[in-house]
Amino acid sequence: MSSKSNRSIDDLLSPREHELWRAIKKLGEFALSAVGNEIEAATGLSGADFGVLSRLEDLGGGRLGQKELALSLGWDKSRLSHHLTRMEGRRLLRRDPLTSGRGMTIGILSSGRRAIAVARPVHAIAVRKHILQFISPAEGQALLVLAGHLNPAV
Amino acid sequence: MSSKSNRSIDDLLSPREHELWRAIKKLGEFALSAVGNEIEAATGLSGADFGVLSRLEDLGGGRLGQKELALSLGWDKSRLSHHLTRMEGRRLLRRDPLTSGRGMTIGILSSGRRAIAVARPVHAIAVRKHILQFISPAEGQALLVLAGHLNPAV
DNA sequence: CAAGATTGAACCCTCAATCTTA
DNA sequence: TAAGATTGAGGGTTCAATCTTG
Repeated sequence: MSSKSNRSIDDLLSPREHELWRAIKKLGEFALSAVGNEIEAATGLSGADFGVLSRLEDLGGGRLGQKELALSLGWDKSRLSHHLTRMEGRRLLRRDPLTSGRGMTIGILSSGRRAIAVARPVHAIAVRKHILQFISPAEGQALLVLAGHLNPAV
Repeated sequence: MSSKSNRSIDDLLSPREHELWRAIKKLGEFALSAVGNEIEAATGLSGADFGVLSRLEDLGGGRLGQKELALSLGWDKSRLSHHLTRMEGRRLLRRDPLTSGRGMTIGILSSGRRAIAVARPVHAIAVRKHILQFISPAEGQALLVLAGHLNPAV
């Protein structure tokens, strides 16, 4: 055992591993908030609000079951319920009980339509500006493969 | 203009761009929480607690100025102050006023030493298991370059 | 009972205002 | 005044407990 180290050498990350881990944390923390902040400044929608409203439009044409919404966002039911309560209070959407069976259906309202229409191009431009412009096609492919390996369940 | 699209085609992300953006969000959100959850389950420390304590040890041998700590974490002073208050309450560290000049100095306490000692190998193993094992050397290099482009200021 | 959803408490983060001391 | 830090309010997230309906 080398006297240069005061730690168990097998347990810890190498400098290279540590550097990579920090790069990934930076990507996750900074890039996400940069895009979210641009959307919020332009429209008052948070990044999470944007995710909710865009799924309502893209997956359901403006209306979606709450369970499906939760699944497509990867959110747990409690988080979604709290978030919908806040968005409902801002008149971005409404909840209605499902006529047949249990459950709720979520419908986008006109102010939600307006907000998401403004937010979409802001979102696209911000994602390109903060992230995509730095990724080559090969690097993008690597990222897709990497993401595919993460958490089989989500 | 094509009749197939009901949106302004220049404003929105292509399917490929959208896929990439979702992969990056997944990487940022899932990978971080997976590692944090393992540390928390094993030691009671959150990922943020781990960052604070490991910097105290690695950068200051157990004691660091609050300003330096904030800088090295990339946190704003308010967030750090709130977090230190909680960690101080759990006897993981203590605050002392700087003898000369303004400011505070943060010192790790014995229970903080014990917790971080347990957490380090858990952290290293979790990072490898959830992330690093899926990244080839070339992909890692691409990630480092990408992270280097993000936010010149941090 | 089980699926779907809600609630409340505890914790975390951000912002703006404030406090303290050089 | 300015640097360093604290505080309180408000929104966001998680967990466990609960409600409601088939």
